[in-house]
Order: sequence, then C-alpha cells, then structure tokens
Amino acid sequence: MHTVCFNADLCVMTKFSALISGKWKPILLYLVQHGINRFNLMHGYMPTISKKVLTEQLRELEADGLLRREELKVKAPKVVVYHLTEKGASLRKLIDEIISWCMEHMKDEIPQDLLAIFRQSPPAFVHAQ
Amino acid sequence: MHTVCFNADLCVMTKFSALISGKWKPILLYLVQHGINRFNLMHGYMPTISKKVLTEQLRELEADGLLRREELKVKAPKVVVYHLTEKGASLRKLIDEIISWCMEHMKDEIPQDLLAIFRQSPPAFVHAQ
DNA sequence: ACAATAAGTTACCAAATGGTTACCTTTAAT
DNA sequence: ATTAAAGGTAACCATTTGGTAACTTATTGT
Repeated sequence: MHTVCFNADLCVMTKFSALISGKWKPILLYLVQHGINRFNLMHGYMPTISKKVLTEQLRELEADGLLRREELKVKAPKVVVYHLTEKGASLRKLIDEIISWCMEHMKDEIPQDLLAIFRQSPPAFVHAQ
Repeated sequence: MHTVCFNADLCVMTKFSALISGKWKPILLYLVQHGINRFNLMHGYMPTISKKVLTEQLRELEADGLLRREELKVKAPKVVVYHLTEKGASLRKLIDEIISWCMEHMKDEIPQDLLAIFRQSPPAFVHAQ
C-alpha cells in the first residue's frame, strides 16, 4: 500500500522550467550575456516582442534573481542597464549542456545551418536570422 | 547597423523547455523511469491530475519521442504500458545536472527535507510527500 | 514652445493550458 | 443479466500567457 504521491508545485524540475520557460527568456539571457543589455537595444534585436511583454519577462528574470536592473542616474531620457547576477551567469554552463543534448537528440527540428554553426563552435544558444 | 534578430520559435532552448515544461511531465518521466508505467498506476501516484490531462501529457511525451506507448494484447480490461525511449532515457543525465544546479542555486525555494535527501543520495528528482 | 528619446504603463483582447464531470468500450467474473 | 476494471473521450469552463495600440514622464536639443 503506497502513500507516496507527487505534487507538481514542489517538483524541482518544475521550478527550473519556470525559470527559463517564458517565451523570450532564453533569448533575453543570451542577449544580456553578450552585452546587449538596454531596453530599447534588446527590443531592436527582437522586434516582434511587445514592450509590455519585454518588461514582464525582464521583471520576472529579475524577481528570479537571474538579472539585476540598474537605473543609471543620468537626468533624462532615463537609461536602464541589465546585468546577469552570479546566479544568472552560473546558468550558462548548464544551458550549454542542454544545447548540446538538443543538438544530438533533436536534430530533426533544428535548422541545418544552426547545426553547422554549432559544430564549428559549440554553444550556439539561439538562432540568428 | 545590425540586422540580426531573434525568433523564439527557432530557439533551441525554447524547444527544450517545450519538451519538459508541461505541468506534470517531469514527474511522469520520473515515474516511468522507476517502473511506474501504467495509466491507473501513475494516476494513483498523482491523484490530483485529471485523466484528461494525464492522457494529454502522455500523448505529448510520446509525440516528442520520449515515451513509447504499448497496448498489451490481452483481451480486457485493456492494459497499456509506457516505456522510455532511448531519447527519453538519455535525458536522465541532463536532468540530474539540472537538479544539481537547482539544489545549489535555488536552496531557498526547496524544502529542507528534500535538500537533505539530495545530499545523501544525489539525484532526487521530485518531492515525495 | 515644441519635438524627440528611453523606458516604460494602461486597457483591452486572443490563444494556450489546465481542470471538472460525466460518459464510453471491451471482456471476465458473479 | 449485471457489474467491475483499465484506459480512456467529450463537452464545457477558468486561468495564465502573450499580444496590440495608445498613452506617459522627464529632460534635452532646436
């Protein structure tokens, strides 16, 4: 007679997915890792996201401790810079491993050119078009 | 003048989250990994999921090539067994690494008892209550 | 005085995701 | 003839997530 049962809200994997599973979060982390760290600059790289959603995703990454938001004290127009926290930076190795797994096991769903880029210089986080 | 822009639908990380981010998928993979591989047996371990949603999640895991569904040819009542595919099994090492990362970087959100279990025998996938 | 700029906010809408309850199908056991 | 058991479906509803378009605020340059 088992009494073990599972609760999705306490599942560690579920917590992890929540960290990175916003539609734009992986791409945002990638951009910030590469120095594209201001609101309108990010928006220029991903023009199909709305400002509302961009704000939301950034706020969530901040709330989850992956990014830090810094308002520079210039007068105006306001300048805001986003940085990776230590926790955010520590994700990178893990993300690289996830990508390697995908490149090996999801070949069919990944465009040929991206696979080729990946083979030349391993972690290609996102697809640039 | 940059012309690089990003598309969430082509992002490798986004594809990966889709694989495991259903509310019950990590737990289901865990159960199947541990031999709890029949419909009503799974349902008994996670009584708060509805049969409809359980079916949906299993069908998605199957469509994504992580599980294989097998109807045993007994007469009735119907018996169905789920197995990990090779791809599904290959996820395990990666999942262990994700969990290790979480145990290190999300300590605050993980119940003490689960942290203790993890320290004794590393990968504790989900919380048993 | 007026427009431009950075970084948003507001009100509203649509699609995706998850949930509830009742019902179905096939055969074996009573 | 009826009930039970395994593994589901069907019809419907609620919540969450993402999206659109217009507006805001503070200051600087013209």
